[in-house]
Amino acid sequence: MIALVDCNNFFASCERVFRPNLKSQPVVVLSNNDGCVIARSNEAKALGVKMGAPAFKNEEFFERNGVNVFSSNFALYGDMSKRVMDTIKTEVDDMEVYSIDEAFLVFEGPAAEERARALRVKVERWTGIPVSIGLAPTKTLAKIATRIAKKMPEMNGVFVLSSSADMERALQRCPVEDIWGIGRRSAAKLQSLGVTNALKLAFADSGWIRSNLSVTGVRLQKELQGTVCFSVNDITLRKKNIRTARSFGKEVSNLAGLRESVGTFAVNCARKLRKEGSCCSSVTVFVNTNPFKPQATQYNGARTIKLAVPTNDNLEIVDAAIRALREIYRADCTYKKAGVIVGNIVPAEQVQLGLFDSVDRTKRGVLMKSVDYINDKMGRDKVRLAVQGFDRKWRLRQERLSPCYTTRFSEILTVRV
DNA sequence: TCTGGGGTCCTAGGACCC
DNA sequence: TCTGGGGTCCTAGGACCC
Repeated sequence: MIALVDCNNFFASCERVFRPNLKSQPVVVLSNNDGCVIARSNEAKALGVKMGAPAFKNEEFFERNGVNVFSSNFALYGDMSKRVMDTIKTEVDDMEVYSIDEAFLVFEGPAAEERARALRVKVERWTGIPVSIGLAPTKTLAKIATRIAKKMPEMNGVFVLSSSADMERALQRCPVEDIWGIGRRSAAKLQSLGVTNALKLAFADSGWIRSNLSVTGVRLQKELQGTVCFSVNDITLRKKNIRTARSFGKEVSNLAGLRESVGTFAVNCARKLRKEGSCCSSVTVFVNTNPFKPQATQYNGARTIKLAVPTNDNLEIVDAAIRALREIYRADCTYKKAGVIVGNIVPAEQVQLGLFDSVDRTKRGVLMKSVDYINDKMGRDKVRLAVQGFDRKWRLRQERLSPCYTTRFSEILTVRV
């Protein structure tokens, strides 16, 4: 059986672990810039708070209904995720960390349900995070089982999908748009054909599926029928792209401001590359104006620079990013968002050297190691390039940020007795 | 005033090779 | 009338996920 462990309302639950007084209170977590709602506790869902709801349109509603609002604190969520995954790892051999709040596991043998129930209790006791677990023969079915585990409180957070009668009932009750891998577009196509639930999709004409939803759709259909097409992959694959992008707290109109932010994003990408032991050979920069101001000039610029020798060096990646930025910058716009994407990633130990390369890569490697060492100890960007600047007018708005309880000594929890 | 960030996979079409 | 057959690689765009 394949089990899917899914943390309940993950970001909201993380905030609650260190604020037990918020248990059974409505909690929401906002995106960067305190923009829109990205996580809701059950109580907040019950109040009708929608996923993606803009915060500024709901201030009054939050106030009136006693909703506890948090800015997103990814340092906290990342660390809590690691704790949850580490706890799961103590109980299983085959495990795929699928996202920040989900993991697929392989459960062999007859006692799968008991093991899942025990695991659920252990994760909550060790980390404070409540999880739901769904078990089924394939990943796609395990996703459906997990939904049921969450929806039906009498299941106590674990649901097993194995008998064909259960399977048929579950698929029939699963609307087609809720299937893992069916998005808005495919759902509309399927509905127009009368395929409204997962059971109908499982028995739909496979020729039609192939030509309208491509092989992805065919695999999905097989998975719904119980044939494994997506196996549990316990090795973490090297990332193919790494991106750092932000909407600005305040719009930026001049090149100098954009240079600071793009420079900082590029350094961030380089740091992530080094952490993965990777190098990139392309650097893409993009800038966007504010799409919510249709009366203002709209412009989305992007440019990719190819590098002769793959690198993870701050100086080289920033240099390429700034070059790309200069090419796409338009003085007649004000910008709301910018980002850097590094691609064509290769393992650092397999870099093909260039014939005309003038960079002393050994020396630069030592320099980056020192920069990382100092910044890990003293704080992000303590040692930085001049182009990154110091005033950061473009920085995020985070007015309701919780402490980094688990990753910063100065913000560790204080308990009064 | 105010609307997130970071990924993956698939396909069609163009360009090119022998 | 009629103009081969079999490949690879790259890119942009679409769709989807959390």
